[in-house]
Amino acid sequence: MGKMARPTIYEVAREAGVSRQTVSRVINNRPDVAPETRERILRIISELDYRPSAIARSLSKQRSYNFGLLTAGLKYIGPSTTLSGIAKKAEELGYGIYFKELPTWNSNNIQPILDWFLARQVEGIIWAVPEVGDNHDWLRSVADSIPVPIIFLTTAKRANISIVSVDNYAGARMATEHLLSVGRRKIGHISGPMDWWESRERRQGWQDALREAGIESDPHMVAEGNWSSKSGKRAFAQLMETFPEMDAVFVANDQMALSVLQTAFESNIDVPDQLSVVGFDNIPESEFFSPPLTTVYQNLVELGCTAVEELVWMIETDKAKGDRQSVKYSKIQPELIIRKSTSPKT
Amino acid sequence: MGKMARPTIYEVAREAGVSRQTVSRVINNRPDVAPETRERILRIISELDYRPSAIARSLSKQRSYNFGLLTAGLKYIGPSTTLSGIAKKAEELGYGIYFKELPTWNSNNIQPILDWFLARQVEGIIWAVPEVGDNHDWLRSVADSIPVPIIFLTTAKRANISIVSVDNYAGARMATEHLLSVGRRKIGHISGPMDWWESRERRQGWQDALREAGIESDPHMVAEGNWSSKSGKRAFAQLMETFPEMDAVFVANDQMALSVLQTAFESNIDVPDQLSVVGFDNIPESEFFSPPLTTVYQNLVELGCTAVEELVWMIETDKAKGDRQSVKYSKIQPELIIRKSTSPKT
DNA sequence: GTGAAAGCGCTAACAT
DNA sequence: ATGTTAGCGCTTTCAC
Repeated sequence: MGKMARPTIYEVAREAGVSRQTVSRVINNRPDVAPETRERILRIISELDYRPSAIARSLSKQRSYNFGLLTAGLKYIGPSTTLSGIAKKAEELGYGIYFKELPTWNSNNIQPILDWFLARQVEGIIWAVPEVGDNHDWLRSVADSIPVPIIFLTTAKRANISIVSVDNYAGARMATEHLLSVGRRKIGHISGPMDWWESRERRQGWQDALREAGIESDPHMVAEGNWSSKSGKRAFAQLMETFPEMDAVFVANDQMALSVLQTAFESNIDVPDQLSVVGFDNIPESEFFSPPLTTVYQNLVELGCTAVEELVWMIETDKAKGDRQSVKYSKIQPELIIRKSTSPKT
Repeated sequence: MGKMARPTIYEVAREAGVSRQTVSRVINNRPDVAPETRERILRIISELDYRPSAIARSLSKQRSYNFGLLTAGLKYIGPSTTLSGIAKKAEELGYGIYFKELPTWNSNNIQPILDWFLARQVEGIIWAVPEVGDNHDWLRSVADSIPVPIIFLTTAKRANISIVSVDNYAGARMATEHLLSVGRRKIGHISGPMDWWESRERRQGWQDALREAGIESDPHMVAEGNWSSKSGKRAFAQLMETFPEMDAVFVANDQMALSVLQTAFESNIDVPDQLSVVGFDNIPESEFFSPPLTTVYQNLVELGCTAVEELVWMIETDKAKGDRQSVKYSKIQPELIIRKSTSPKT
């Protein structure tokens, strides 16, 4: 097809023999246009294949109806599931998304990204990068110079910062309490990397659940992995050395739990009788592990949806009240899925 | 922080005692500005925390440096890995991404999405939705009325349409030929849903590889799954009924292959000796299945990168040559990863 | 109900 | 080396 310059509101007006404002009224569904005029203009619009320029409109209205989204680790299923929720809710609420991915979790070169979004006049920002190491430290110095609302996902609570996270602590407690409830007492833990906030939360949940049951946890009951199946194998081997009497283990994600099941099988350790196992995430395959894995499900689509809802709420609120910076904080509750990898102690 | 109106080029100019044009020259790094003037303006820019409006610039330059990206099925690891490649390359090439997700594979309500992107003056579109059923049929009627370059991912070849896909056919042949090369002759196939183009390509690759080895394939040697582990279990059960002499199976993805390994184990079928298994995708867990899974790796990050490269090439070419619609077609070659689930026939 | 004028923040083209 | 003018495509305000 030929690509002559796309028609503007002016072409439509000329063709219809009216002024541009009249066309503007039609495309904005304003009431004060004569029915026949509107009719005619609409016909011409479709004939000309005219599409109002969102850019010109943004400039003129000083409103972009876009927000910026920064993710990281899209190769993992968690971030992308979250993304799916974000996309869905943004669509519903009529916002567009400028999308960027951080090449590494731990990037401290934040300013260019912020500037990029802000130059494009986004009305808010979703920072969907999990807190790892000190990768959120820039917040302290920069946060309140950002002229639009910003919401962080999967981040430790901070004053005056809007955050949405899954309640990892509660999830870990549920997992551990379930193990306790089936009579297990020697409960080990394979954690994620300890520079991850989520890992620390999960370990704390495990530890507190034990303590409330009158069991003191101890470093030799924990081994650290890095989320990968490979690291899970290593961590489990270590745990069998340092904590041989273990009769259950709470593993911080399903991929590492898979290795535990695998290794247990190879070592003739019976799961769930000799060793009960709980994972975290509920990846689709976990139902087909052998045995099917008891695990903690985190609704990441909901996490994404909530993030957008709250961001949009902040945007609207700020627009309405003028100057105020509104803040939101919420947690998504996870859910325990009981399958065959846990059983009562006999 | 107070959110007074963000400064414009005009404020900077006034503050610096120059015209807006001079400021414009500075922010665009034009040479013809006196060093001290530039110096002063830069200082004021940073003092005022001034950020040029990309919207105003787009309007004025008639260039947005953005493209539209439509995905589907982000909950699966494939699409999101592709996305990661797209984000990376777009960043490199200086383009922004407007992001949308289709709620279902099979959506025929395409026009609003196209319109949405085009209204925002995107300079190109990436249609990263796999071809399922007739969900690409709209192409025939609409394609050449789209005023910007558009590239399709994972789509059957069509005249005059730009496409990037993984070579599923070649991948399936590699898998099957590997099975043949280790002496297997009774090679079954668990396919994906047959309304998926990728499924058909993979089945065809299997079939042709067999035929070239002098083996005629037959419907009772195939069972259809829907990519999920659950469906894989069902399909495998069916295959054991209809094709009991089977000594190998090529499974169209790893998740279904997991079920095959699982079921084989429960049924005391030895993998790889009695039954060799090849999957497709190389999901991270596949290395930890029992036994570790031989599979076909598709480099989806590369798929995404290539898509962006070619789109940008089309954009630049069209801009340069004026009217012409340039077209690109390419395939990403997959790679066979040999692990323990396949072995020579004894 | 419709139109004229001004302006959103920036750049291109032409002065000086 | 710097300024002036006009214009990108639309909306807002105020007339008529």
